[in-house]
Amino acid sequence: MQDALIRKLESFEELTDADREALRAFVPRLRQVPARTDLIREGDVPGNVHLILDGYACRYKVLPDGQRQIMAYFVPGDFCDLNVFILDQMDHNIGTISQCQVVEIPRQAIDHMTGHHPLVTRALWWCALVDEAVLREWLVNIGSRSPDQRIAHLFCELLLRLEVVGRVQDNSYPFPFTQIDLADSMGLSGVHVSRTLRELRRLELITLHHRVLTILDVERLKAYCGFNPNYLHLRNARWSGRRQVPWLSSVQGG
Amino acid sequence: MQDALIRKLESFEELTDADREALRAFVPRLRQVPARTDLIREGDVPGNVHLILDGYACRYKVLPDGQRQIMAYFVPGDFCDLNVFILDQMDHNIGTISQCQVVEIPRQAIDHMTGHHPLVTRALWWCALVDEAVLREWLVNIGSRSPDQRIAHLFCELLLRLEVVGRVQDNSYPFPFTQIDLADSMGLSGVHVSRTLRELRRLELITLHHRVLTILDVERLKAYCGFNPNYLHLRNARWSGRRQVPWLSSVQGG
DNA sequence: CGACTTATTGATGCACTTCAAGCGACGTGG
DNA sequence: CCACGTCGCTTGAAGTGCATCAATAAGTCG
Repeated sequence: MQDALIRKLESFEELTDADREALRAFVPRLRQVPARTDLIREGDVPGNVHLILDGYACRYKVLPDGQRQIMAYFVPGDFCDLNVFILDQMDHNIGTISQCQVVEIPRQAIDHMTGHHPLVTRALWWCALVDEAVLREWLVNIGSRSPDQRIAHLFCELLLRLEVVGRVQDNSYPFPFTQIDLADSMGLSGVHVSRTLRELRRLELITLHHRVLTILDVERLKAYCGFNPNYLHLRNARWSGRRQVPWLSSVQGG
Repeated sequence: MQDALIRKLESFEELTDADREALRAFVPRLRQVPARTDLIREGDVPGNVHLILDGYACRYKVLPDGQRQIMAYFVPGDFCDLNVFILDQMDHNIGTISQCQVVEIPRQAIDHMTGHHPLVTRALWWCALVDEAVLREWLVNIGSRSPDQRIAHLFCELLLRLEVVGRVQDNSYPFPFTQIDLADSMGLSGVHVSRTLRELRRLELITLHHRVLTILDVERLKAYCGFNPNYLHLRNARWSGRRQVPWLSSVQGG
C-alpha cells in the first residue's frame, strides 16, 4: 500500500532496493482516518510528518467570517507537511476529504532517510518543489481563468497526478469532493460550481457519477482550459535535463 | 547594501561574524537591473540564484490569451529562486518592477554556505518556507477576500516584510507598482483597482503620492482586512518555539 | 424506509468588467 | 521653452457574470 509513494518517487528517480526497503519501513505507523477529519490544525506545533497512502485530503484556512479556502489537494503518495516542521507553528489546517490511510512519520525517520538515502532525498526535494509549483498554478487558476476553465484545469491536474500513482483507469478516477469543496477551492459559490459542471457535461467533456469522474476527451478538456503540464515537472518532460543537486550532495556528506 | 539579506536572516537567527562575512562575499556579483526587465523566463534552465538587494521584483506567468498573473512580490533581502534549480526548467518568469540591485549567486556558493554555515542554512530554509506561506496567503486573498480587503491585505503584508529589512519610515514605504500590477496580482481589472484605492483613501486608511504609500492607521487597516501576521512567521511570534531542525543538522554532517 | 446531506434549478440583484473619454505627469525633441 | 506623445490614473455609462436567496429534487446513510 505504500506503492503510491514509491511509484511517485520512482517516477522521478530510480531507487535502489535499499531505498525501497527504507521507505517500506514507514508503514507500521499506518492509521485509518475517517473522512472530513482534521489531521493538523492551525496553531498546532508541527510534529510528525503526514503521508497520504490512500484517499484524498486537503490544506485549508478558515477566515474569521467562516469562509473556507482550500489551498491544495493531497492524493495518494503526497506528503502533507514535509517541511513545515521548521516553522514554529502551523498557519493552516490539513483535513481529510475521503477516508484516508495516513502514515505518521517521525521527524527522525525523515532525518535518517536524508542521511542515508541520497536518491530518496533528492526525490523528496523534488516533491516539495512540485507541490509549490502546483500552488502557484492554483493562484494562476483562481486569479486568471474563468470558472469553467478553473474546474477543467483542476480535473486535468488531478488526472495527471493520479496517473503517476496508478489511480486512473480509462480516464476515470475517484472523485469524493463535494461541489462545496470545489467552490471553496476555486473561489466560487456552490451554485455556480453546479452550473459549471452542468456545462462541462453538456459539452461532453466529462461525466460524474457515483463519485467517479470520467474525462471523456482528455485532449479537448486540456485545450478547453489551456492546460500546460510543465508545472508538474513530470518525468517525460524532465528526463533530459537531469543534473546534480548541490544542496543535496552536501547532505550526502559530499 | 547587502544589509537587507543579513537583516532579514538575523531577524530569524543570530549569525556569527563568520556567517556575516560569508554573506558579504556575495556582493561582488552585484548587478544593476532596470525596471520592467526579466531576470529569468519560463523555459529557461535555472542557473544562478538571484537575490534582490534593492528594489522590487515579481514572479509571474502569462497565459496564452495574454493575461498576466503575478504570483509574488520580491522586496530587498528576498531570494527569487532559491530552490528552483532542482527542477529541470523554469515554469514561470521573474521580472523587476522598479530598478533593482540584484546579486547573482552561483549555486556552488550556496552549496558552500550550506556546508559551512549551519546557522545561515537554517535561516535560508526558513526564508523558503515563509515564501511558500506567503504564496498560500495570496491564494486565500484572491480566493476569499473582497477586492478592498485584498489590496489592504497586500499593503499590510508589504509593511511587515519591508519593516524587517528597514525600508519603512513612519508607516510609509516606496510603492513603484502600477495599478495594473496590482490588478494582475489580485485578479481584478485595472479600473476596479483604481476605484478600490479611492475607497481606501476616502476611509483615510492610506495615502499614495509620488510612488510612496503611507498607511495612516495600521491597526484600522489590519482590522479592515482581517490581517493575521502568523503566516509571516516573524521573530516575535516565533521566538518561543525555537527547535533543532533535523534535515539541516544532517546538512551540517550531523 | 425515512432523515439528512448534496445537487439542481429559477429568480433577483449587484459587484465587477469592459468600453470609452478625459486628464495629469513626464520625457523627448524641435 | 513649448509642443507633443506616451503612460498611468480617473471617471462615467453600460452590460454581464456570478452571488445570493429559496425551493425542489436527488443521493446517501442510518
